[in-house]
Amino acid sequence: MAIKEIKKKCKGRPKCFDRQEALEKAKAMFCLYGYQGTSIAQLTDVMGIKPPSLYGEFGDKEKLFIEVLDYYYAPYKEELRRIFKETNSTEAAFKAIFNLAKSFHTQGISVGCLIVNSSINSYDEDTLIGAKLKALHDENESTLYKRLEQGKKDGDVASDVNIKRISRYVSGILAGAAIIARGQKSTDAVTDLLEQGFESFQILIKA
Amino acid sequence: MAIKEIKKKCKGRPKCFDRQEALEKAKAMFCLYGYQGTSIAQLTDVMGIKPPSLYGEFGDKEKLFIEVLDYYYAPYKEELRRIFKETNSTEAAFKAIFNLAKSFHTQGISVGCLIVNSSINSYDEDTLIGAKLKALHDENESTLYKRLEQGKKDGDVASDVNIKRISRYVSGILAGAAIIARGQKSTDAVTDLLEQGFESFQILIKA
DNA sequence: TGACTTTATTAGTGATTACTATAATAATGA
DNA sequence: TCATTATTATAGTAATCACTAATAAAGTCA
Repeated sequence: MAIKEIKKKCKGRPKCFDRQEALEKAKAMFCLYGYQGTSIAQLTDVMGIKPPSLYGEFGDKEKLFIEVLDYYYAPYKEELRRIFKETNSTEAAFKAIFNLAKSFHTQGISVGCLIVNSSINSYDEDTLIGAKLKALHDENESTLYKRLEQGKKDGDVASDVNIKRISRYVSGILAGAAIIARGQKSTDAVTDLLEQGFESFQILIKA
Repeated sequence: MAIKEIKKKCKGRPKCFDRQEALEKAKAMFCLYGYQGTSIAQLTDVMGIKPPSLYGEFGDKEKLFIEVLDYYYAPYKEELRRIFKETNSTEAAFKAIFNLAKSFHTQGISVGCLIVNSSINSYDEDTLIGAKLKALHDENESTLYKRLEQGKKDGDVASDVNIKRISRYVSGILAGAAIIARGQKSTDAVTDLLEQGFESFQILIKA
């Protein structure tokens, strides 16, 4: 609020669009059609702004996409934090995580996961987008790993369990769920994968 | 040979390119850059033919891609057949399948799986490509299912196991492995996922 | 009011897209 | 040799791509 009032004091013509709303629209388009598959014309149409406004605000298509990636990941990250705070066992935490991944399919039209989708096309780490995607993936896997580490301390993950391997395993299943959600329209296929995944997770952390 | 000699008897200027070699080149390009990311100009360059030859032989870009998808899937399908013939237990068969999926990463440059990659972008079943992708996915999952069905008859899969669920589970892990292979350059990440996947598979078919 | 600053709009840029009309080329068959 | 047929290469098409120069509009401040 205070920021908005400061912004109002600025000179020059005021903006006709809301930055976050614009990001939200862009996110929806990129989720549906991907980075390559979404044109600037489509974006400006949906965002309700003209190309010069888009370029003035976000730089170029690539920079906009990177902003959208962060904007997309933020709520998921927040949800992970909430899960870790509100659960009191490794099993319960990961049950919630596997459950959260069901949303890859059930959020209206099935778009899977923007980060997984994008990693198919922009897999080159040398590009800005590729580096960002790798960073987000690594952050996610690292979050899983740390929770498993905590589980070892707490004693609900067996001491001889290879938690690096388990975190990669969970990360892989979540990615698979995103793919299935996107490619196959069946809710059951995603649910089966995730529930079976959690079931084996339960076994694996006890061995 | 006989066909080639019949072809030689045809009137008109003979072709300057080999159809299968052209498909091989096209496959490599689509694997690297995807359907949208590969232009006709790139294709004709690599295939060593001019646009009119490409269109004359394959129809258009979409039809070429669908041919490439079949061409891509064929050896994998053949390999599955070989695995089923040369193994004498469900466990051994799926061990070989999980092992086969390691090739998503190790085939020189890491391209993952063309079918998985494509299902991200052409996920609409109403399109020719979307329908083909769904058909290939379904065929693959069905193949896994049938082998598990056989396992129940043979007795090395417990009778109360939900084999539909297991086939979806395996299918999802394989898709995840393809994603990780494509997105992350680490061989270990793919290996860990697949070996942990097989390990839990062993447990699941016995319960 | 009028200078200043910022954003919006109009109308484009050259490059690239998938695809093709035309015509030259190279084989066969009479 | 000459018509026929199939494939080739040349040289394009209109449409779309990401992006922008020039200008109009809308605010603040003196």
